[in-house]
Amino acid sequence: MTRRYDPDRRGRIIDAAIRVVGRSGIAGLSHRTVAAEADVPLGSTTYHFASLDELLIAALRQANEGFAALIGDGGRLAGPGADVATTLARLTGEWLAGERTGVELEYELYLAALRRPALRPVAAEWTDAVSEILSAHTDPTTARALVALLDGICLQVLLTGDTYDEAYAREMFGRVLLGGGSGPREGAAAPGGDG
Amino acid sequence: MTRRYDPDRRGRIIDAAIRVVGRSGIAGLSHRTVAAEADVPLGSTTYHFASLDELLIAALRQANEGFAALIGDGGRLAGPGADVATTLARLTGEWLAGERTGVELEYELYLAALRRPALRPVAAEWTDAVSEILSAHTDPTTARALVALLDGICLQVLLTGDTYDEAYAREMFGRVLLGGGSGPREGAAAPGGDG
DNA sequence: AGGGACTGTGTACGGTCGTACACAGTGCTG
DNA sequence: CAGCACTGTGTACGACCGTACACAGTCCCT
Repeated sequence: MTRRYDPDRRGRIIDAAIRVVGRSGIAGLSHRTVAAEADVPLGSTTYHFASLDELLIAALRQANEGFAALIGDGGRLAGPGADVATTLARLTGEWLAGERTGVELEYELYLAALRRPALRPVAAEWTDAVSEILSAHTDPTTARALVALLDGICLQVLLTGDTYDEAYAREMFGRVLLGGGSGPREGAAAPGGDG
Repeated sequence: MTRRYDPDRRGRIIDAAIRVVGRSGIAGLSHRTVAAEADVPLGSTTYHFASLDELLIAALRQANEGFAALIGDGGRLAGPGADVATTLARLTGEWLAGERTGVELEYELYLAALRRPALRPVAAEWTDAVSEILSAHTDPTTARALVALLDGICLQVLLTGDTYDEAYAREMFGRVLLGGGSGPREGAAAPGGDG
């Protein structure tokens, strides 16, 4: 068939994989489903990606850019004096209100990483990326806690089906931030102590 | 086969399912694997549980009792004046340090609920149960945030493989608690705002 | 321009899955 | 004690999966 020399082929397979996972979950991802979605032959997926894990890693890594781009975009969180809690709560709301598949995909990644060590670095990338952006506005430890709280809040929304409560999120982000530094510094929470 | 009248059969299948999920993940759960683990015939699992979801719900519900029992046990969190943050951080550490499979199972099923709506009520039960216990020591909204933060911290530990930092957890729990009431009351965070 | 090496494709295979269903074994009822 | 209704079991079926592999089409080198 006259389908050779398709430099975007690999990227299109990744996009298809993201759509498949977004629609059917990781459990629904197979060489066949992604091949059908991308409209490429079955052999093409196995050719470009030696294993499903490899494809999954590529797909999730690409999906990871979603929220990081959102909160990093144009420095919408910028300004040390800006109300980080308010902005973060609003951006989270936008993220949740936007393409639901993006958010679900993100946490689907978490689920998969629990069992597939190969995926953990990718999951860590997401945490690190968001933490780093937030670190511009508070100390790194507080940033990490914000990410943890953000994850927990998003999970609660996704699992209960409740609507996202922006005021609640803002309040809780604010509490975590109040205990931390208002600008980037280190060791505010004395991590590393045995407790 | 003289295997009739086995009243524990159902419970033993659930236990086997928990072991299977703990060992191989939800992806490794099938009628056959759980039947083999429980040493019962294949038909027995389909007889006691019409679908895998049903079995999964039963397993998740049973696994749910783990942490709730831990923090509710003997009122170890008791005393409104007690340092809730310290105790919660310690209990979380105990939970994470104990049977790792228990924690992994908890979040595996938790995250599985993202894709299986049938599991969501059970996941909500977990959140509600822990929230309610914590509500004895702070207002309900703060309790919910504590659960969210707890979930996020546990996920970070499980996903990064880092050791649990009890001092960090105590610090962040404390920040969330500081903004809330020291005893049970309502509306501290004004949930239900414009959201 | 022609041949060789390589990229890309279609098919076929072994294995596992969920499920359905016919059948065997037991306890209750009269 | 006999028959019946029901619980529990084993097997068989169709579908889907990952993977391997033989084959076709295209580019590069001489």
